Order: sequence, then C-alpha cells, then structure tokens
Amino acid sequence: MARAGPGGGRRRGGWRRVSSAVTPAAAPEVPAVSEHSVRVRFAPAPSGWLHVGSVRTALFNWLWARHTGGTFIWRIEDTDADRATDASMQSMIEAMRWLGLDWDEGIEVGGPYGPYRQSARADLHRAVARRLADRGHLYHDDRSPDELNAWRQERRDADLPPIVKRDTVPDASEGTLRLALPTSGTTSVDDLVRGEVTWDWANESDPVLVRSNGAVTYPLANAVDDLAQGVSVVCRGEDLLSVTPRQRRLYELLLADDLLDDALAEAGLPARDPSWEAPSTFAHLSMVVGQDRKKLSKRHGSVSIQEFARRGFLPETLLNYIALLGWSPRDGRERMDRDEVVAAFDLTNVGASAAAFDTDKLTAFNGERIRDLSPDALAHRLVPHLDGTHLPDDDEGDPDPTFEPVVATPPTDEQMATLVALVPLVQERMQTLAEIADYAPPFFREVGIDDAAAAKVFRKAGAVEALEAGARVLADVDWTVEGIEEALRGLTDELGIGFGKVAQPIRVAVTGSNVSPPLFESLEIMDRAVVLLRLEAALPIARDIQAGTD
RNA sequence: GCCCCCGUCGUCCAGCGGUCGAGGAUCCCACCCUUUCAAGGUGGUGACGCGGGUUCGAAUCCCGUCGGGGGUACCA
Repeated sequence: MARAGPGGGRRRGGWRRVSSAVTPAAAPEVPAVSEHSVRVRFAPAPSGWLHVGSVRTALFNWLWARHTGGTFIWRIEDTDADRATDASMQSMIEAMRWLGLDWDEGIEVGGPYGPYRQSARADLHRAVARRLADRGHLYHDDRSPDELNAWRQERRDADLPPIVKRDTVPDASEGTLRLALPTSGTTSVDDLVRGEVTWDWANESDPVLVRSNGAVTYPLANAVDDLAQGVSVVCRGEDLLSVTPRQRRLYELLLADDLLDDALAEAGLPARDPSWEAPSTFAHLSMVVGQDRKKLSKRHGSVSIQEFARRGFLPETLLNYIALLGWSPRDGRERMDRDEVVAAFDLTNVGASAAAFDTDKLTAFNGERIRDLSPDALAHRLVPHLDGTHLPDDDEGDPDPTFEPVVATPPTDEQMATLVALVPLVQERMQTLAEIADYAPPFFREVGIDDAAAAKVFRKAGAVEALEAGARVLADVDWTVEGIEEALRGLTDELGIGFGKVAQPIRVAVTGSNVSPPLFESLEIMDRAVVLLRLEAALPIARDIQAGTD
C-alpha cells in the first residue's frame, strides 16, 4: 500500500513509547495512564444495524485503546431524532457485547463525562451555539430547504460548485444558523492513515449548526462532545474525512476564551480535564466494500453483525478477520486470538485502500477456530443452532422459518450426551457452527431418506444385498466402533464388492443422506435398534429403485 | 461539474530505492490420504492499471493519465 504524500516518517511519532508503557507486562513504575493517554471514541448514529464497516471502526478504536492502555468511549450521536431508533441502539449494544468489545465510558456503563447520548446533551449544545452566535461566528440563513435545493441545482447547472458562504446568503434574523468558515487560505491535517491532506477554505461550504427547529446538527454536537469528553484520537470512516476542516475550526473556536468551559458550567455538565487539548490525531479508515469492489451488498457482509452469529461464525473469528482488513502485524501472522491482536495492533500502520470483504477467507478462519475449540466448548456453542435460536439458511440465504428444532430448549441431558458424542465426529468437517443442522438430525430423531441420495446410491449393484447383510451382521455384534467395523468390513468378501459399495447404502439408510460423519462412529452413538429399523425400512425403497433401473 | 481519498495475485495483506527472477493468507487446480463429506499433507496457476520522468538502479520517489471510492444535506 503506497502511502501518498511525503509522510514516510510520520508514523514514527510518540506512539511506540505510549504503547510500550502499557503492554500487559509493563513495568510498574511506568504510569499506565499519563496526561497524554489515548482517549478514543466510537460514535455511531443509532439508525440501522452494526455491519462490517461500522464494526471495523469500533474495533480499531477499541484495539487502539486497549493496546495503548487508553480509554474507549462509546457515544451515541442521535441529534437527528427522526432517524434514531431505540431498536437500533439495542441491536448495536447486543452486537458489541457479542463481539466482546467492551467500553470504558459510554452508554449503559456511564462514566465521568456523560451523558453519552447526544440527545441528552442538547442544553450544552445550545449553550455553545448561543455563545458562538454572540461572538459573531454564526449567521442566519432563512432559505427554505426547497429554495436551497433549487439554488444548488442552479449552481450545478452552471458548472459552479454549490458552496454556501456568508456573503452568498442574506443575513436574515430568522432561519437556520450557519457557521462562517474562513473564505481563503488552506488548512491541512496529518492523518495517520493518509498522511497530510490539505483543503482550500474557499471550497468549504458553511455548515448548518442549528436547524430551523432549534436542534443542533452533527458538526456542532460532534465537535463539542469530542472536546468535552477529552477525545485525543479521532478514528472514523473515510466518509467523514471531508468534514475534518470545519471540525477543527470549531475546536479552535470552542477552546478560545473558555467558550466551551463556560457552556459546560451553564449546562451543569462535568468540567473538562484542564490538560485536554483538541483531538490532535486523526485516522480515517477506508471503506469496506464487497467482493465485487462495489458497495457492500447483502451477499457480501452488509448485514447486521448478528447475522454472522446466525450463520455460525464465532465472534473471535470476526474479530480476527476484520482486524486484518487494512492492517497486519509486522511478522505477518494471521491467526491470532484477541490478546495477540491487541498486543500487535498499530493504528499508525493501517492501510489506506478500500478493503473487500471476503466471506471465503472468513469461513476458512472460522473452520480452523472451530477445530481449536475443546469438544465440550464446541458442543455448547452448537446448541443455539439446534434449538431454533439461530435458524439455518434457506435457499436464498435467509433464515429458514420451516426449520424444526432438533433439541429442546434447554436440551435434555440425553440430547446433550448425544451432542457431546457427536462433536468429535463433526468438528473437523465444519466451517461454520450452522452446519451442525445438516449433520445432527438423524442422531436425534427420525429423518426421511433424501431422494437424490437414494437414487444415486441404491441403484448401484449390490445395494440391496449390502442393506440385508448389514442388518444381519449388525444385529448381534459388539456395539463398539471396532465391533461394527469388523462386521461391516467382513461383508466385502462375502458380497464380493468394494467397501464403498457396502458403506454407502448403509449410510443412506441410516442417516438419510449420502454425506455424513464416519459410518462406524456414527452407528456407535446411535441406538442399535434404531439402526436396524432404518436398514429394514430402507430395503423396500432400495428394491423399488433397483427394479426401476433394470 | 467541483473538492478529497485510493490503485501489488480474483480477494486480504507484506514490500518503505538494490537481497523482488515480488512473499504470506484465502480462493482455484492437481496429487497423496480415504467408507461419503471434510480435515490434513505436497505441489501448482495467478499481481506491481497505463504513460512519462528522477536514478547506475523503481513495485517502492515525482508528474500525468485511466480506473474505483467518498463528499458536495436543516443525515451522520
């Protein structure tokens, strides 16, 4: 990833020192938190769900806080009451908890610089706006949205940029309040991910800070709260890169002559720590795109993070995989657990190009992780995929509402015992937890025989004989893997056919499918009586198919 | 249109002027193993968007171009 700009050395700042002071084995004499400690925040608007892109932003913030021993703040930006929903917020909380991303200050958990829901900070925002207006930084724009849109269209039609500046609008006494931005000169920021980025003030449109209904907008609330909460590092999506100049202008204005401190006092909110300055570090993360390099689609990860749980992905896998989207440790390791990622993560070493979400790679990671689980742990993780909590995919990839739970909620002791016995058989052949729904049913209840499997296997010569002989020898044999194997393998000589021709018909008869865990082990954990019954029941089906074949 | 960002195997990353006849992961293919399906093992295909320049030397630096993305809201 070539980093544009002359910033090759810009990443060598003081971060290493900070990070080395907080590794788990940090020497006790080094204070874990200094006056320059990292304070990062995740600040989503509560509309919609957490998806891969927003989770990556949350994760990188969280990782940087944990790596540096800093503070991870979760603030909710619900200044637009029309879009914010409580359901969305609850869903986000659930997703964060599932991923194991904990926050030190923020919604639900509180903290010294709350409230952490912007709608609860409206008094502060208004107090700030009033002071800004008093100092002459704001002006009224009384055009209606329709008028504004018409004006913008005119400008575009004339190939002119629709940039609003104080002198392009009448200074009316009523209407929305805009911030008067500088009209000339440039401003630049040294972004951790992108290097130096420069803007010309002449191209920056004056943002609306207060709506006609009196509510403040994101540009104001975001800047105020970042300052009031002592945020030191702003790490967010690239979609907010263009908003940086006006935000930094606001920082300047708010910090001048104690404007913000006075407003904080007036609103009765906690004072800022005197050592806090404006956020000095910015990191704009690239977008996450689909495998087609276009916007994230439903097939490619633009789904709620809960959807990944439903599809049988482990939270550890997601965390590991998403951390690798745009970042990698110096030694090139890919499979890492949470602590390893925290230890190795480096915000100053994040790539700037858009990352495509690759479900195949995620799936491969997941399979490996499943194999690393202890059988007992895996059994417990499997339960939600059997009891109806997580529905398997239907043909369209949507939750299948016709899925019949395989075990009770909670599972009976007997069901749990069966599951624990089954786990070693399926563990190494699963990529996702959801696949258990394919393997498990015949071990728990009666299942029909799959037509395609029957057609394929029963029509082969020797199938009927294999079923008959299988039932015969299995009727009295030691019901152990060894006993079953010996009996069944003995059949190849007796019938004069290969073992595959013996095993497949029996597999289909007993499991209903031509794909299953290993036969002997599968039979062993089933009831002998059940096995014999199924072999018996399959016989007429096999005979029919053979008859039709001739 | 205007502003900004990005551009190495299909995909994710490594590469920070010579050690790159470009490395790892994933995907794909082949072979081994094998009672199905997997897993595992071995091997393989596959990339510096293009054009100029700087330099003894460029994937690495500069310029241009093309392509992709974001912004251009009284959304965030």
